[in-house]
Amino acid sequence: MKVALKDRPSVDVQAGQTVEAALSALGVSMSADIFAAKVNGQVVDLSRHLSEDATLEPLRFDSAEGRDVYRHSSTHIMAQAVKELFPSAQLTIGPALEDSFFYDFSFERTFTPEDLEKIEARASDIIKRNLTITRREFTKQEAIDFFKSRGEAYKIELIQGFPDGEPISAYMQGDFVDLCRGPHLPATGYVGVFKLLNTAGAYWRGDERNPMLQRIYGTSFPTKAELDAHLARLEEIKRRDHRKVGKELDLISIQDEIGPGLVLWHPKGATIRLLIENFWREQHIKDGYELVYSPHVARLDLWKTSGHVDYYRDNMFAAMKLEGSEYQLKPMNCPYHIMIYKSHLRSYRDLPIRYGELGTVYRYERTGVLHGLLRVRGFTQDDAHLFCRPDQIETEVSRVLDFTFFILQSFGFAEFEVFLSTRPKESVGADEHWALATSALEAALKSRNISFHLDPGGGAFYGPKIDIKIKDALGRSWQCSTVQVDFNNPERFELSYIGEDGKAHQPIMIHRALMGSIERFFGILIEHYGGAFPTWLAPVQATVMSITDNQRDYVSAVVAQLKAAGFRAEADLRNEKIGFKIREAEKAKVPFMLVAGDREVQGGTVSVRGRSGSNLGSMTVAGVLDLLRTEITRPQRELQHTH
RNA sequence: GCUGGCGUAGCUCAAUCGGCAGAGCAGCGGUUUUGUAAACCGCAGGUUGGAGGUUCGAUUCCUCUCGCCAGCUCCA
Repeated sequence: MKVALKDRPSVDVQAGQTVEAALSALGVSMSADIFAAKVNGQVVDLSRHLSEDATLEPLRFDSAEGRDVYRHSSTHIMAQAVKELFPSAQLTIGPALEDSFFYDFSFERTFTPEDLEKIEARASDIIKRNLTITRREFTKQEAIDFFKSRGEAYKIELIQGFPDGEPISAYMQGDFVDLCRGPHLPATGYVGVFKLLNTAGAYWRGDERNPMLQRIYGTSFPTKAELDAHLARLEEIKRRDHRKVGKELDLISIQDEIGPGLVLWHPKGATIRLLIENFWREQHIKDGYELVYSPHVARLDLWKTSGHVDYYRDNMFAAMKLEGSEYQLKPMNCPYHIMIYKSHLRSYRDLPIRYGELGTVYRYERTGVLHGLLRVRGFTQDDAHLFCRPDQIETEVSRVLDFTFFILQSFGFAEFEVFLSTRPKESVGADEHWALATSALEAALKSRNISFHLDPGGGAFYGPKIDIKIKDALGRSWQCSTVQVDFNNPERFELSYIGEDGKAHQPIMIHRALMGSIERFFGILIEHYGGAFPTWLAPVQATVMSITDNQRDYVSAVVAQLKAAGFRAEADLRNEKIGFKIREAEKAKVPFMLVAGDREVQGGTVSVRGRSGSNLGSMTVAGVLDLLRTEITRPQRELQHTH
């Protein structure tokens, strides 16, 4: 039997050897940092016996697959600790997550913080015991009998859902056994440091009709330093939380008296929003969009025609009755844009038509899902609807992609993940429509050399879509942008244009949002920058501060000059020490602090201090204006289409 | 909506077993005229989220309700 490492010559070993032995034979030194392997692309235990030629790849904590094995064994250790301490707890499922893991238990009472301490201590003890982890295979009936004897009802339910005739595996360490596909670490001692994070309720199999289980989250790392780095990152996420920063910087508030999920934009938040919106409008007009406005309510009939009453009612505010007819607060903008399209006869020469609107919509979201600015009940979409001929889809989508990346990059996002979602089970429309639209989306992605993931069946019920996720400064992904092809609404509203042949044809609609919702995007921006907005977005770009009352007139004059040049500047003339004024400006994340004492008045300069302490020396007001002008043009904010 | 936790001054947080609601910051008044992240003194600030109950007495215990937080489900 031949085994080999990737891209390396193969070596002969005896059939039936373990993966571990094969790796040793290949000259891999089997230290404790190697704890699993990939065999012909499949992740397996080191103790797995090889029966055919194989390409091997040792797995360590440095790969996503390796971490997955490591965390999976960690959650088994946690489950063992729970079972040892609370034998009546029932096992359910416990997967690894990206940098943590959880296990769901069914237990007669809730776990207390004291319980968690005990569980954590017991888990560390299990790690110390260094129990060998072994795999065992059962037939389906054996597995059912086995878990029945251990009283694990949820496991039996899981097994009963598995296909007949295939072996079912379980992993054991000491007295603990869990139904599990694996693979796992060779022994519990391979886990370095182990920490429980928090608990939460979770439905059995994620279905809210099922009983609520108790989920315990934890994480594990090879070393304490790595755990500490991870915990520091969690702290940083907390520090940047937009709800906290939004309050500290006096940007927004959400108040009981007004209602959950309804946002008040305070002057500083509103300043940033205005800058975002102005930029958005300017760029849309440049890129061939026409901007429109639409009302916040419409007759319910409109929403019946659009299908929202049938497909979206759960997310809509209740309709209101007025003069005998019903009106609906808008959950989306599309029907209005459609009605603008329909307001007169269209020629094929008019297409594509691009209507854009910063349209405020209201959606009923269940109380439990509301979350700061990221999930609200009233929000403004940066919406647009493109009406085009079938042969224009690809070009239009390509243009939208260019435009989207350009807008997102302008706000400082550099990394993206793109998903192409295809026809879901429940959907409307002819197959050839779906095929045409899907291939147009794919062609557009390929024409821009954009690598993407396929999300089969993830499309909207009316058409396929491209979703773009942005990565923020902390490496978290957020979905904002979406581009969706729609042939359902043109049909529902009987849209048409007159073609070259003089006959009526149906246009295709493309829905797209770039930031998604201004509220949500703003929340993400706050966290991305930790409140320290780039100069072009900062609500106050410079604070000019006096050392004593002597410089009052001078400072006021400098502020006036900055304002006249179009910058957002404020004076701090208070009777306070300069250290105090600097501290306040730092806390407010003002990009530039301009200090003027008698020396600066003499020389007609200001002493320039950058945010977070950098000393930029003395400058004339003209010098400061140059500096600010340079600052606000970064990053480059001009779009160039690549075709 | 569901499970669990939490609501005390504008903000961040105290208050032993049910026994007179308190501190720092912010605010206001004064003193200080100050050189790169917090000067000093004083004053004021509360129906303890709301309603009901138990009790001589409730921030504290109970019921209901509103909201927030961690998740689940859902999603821009």
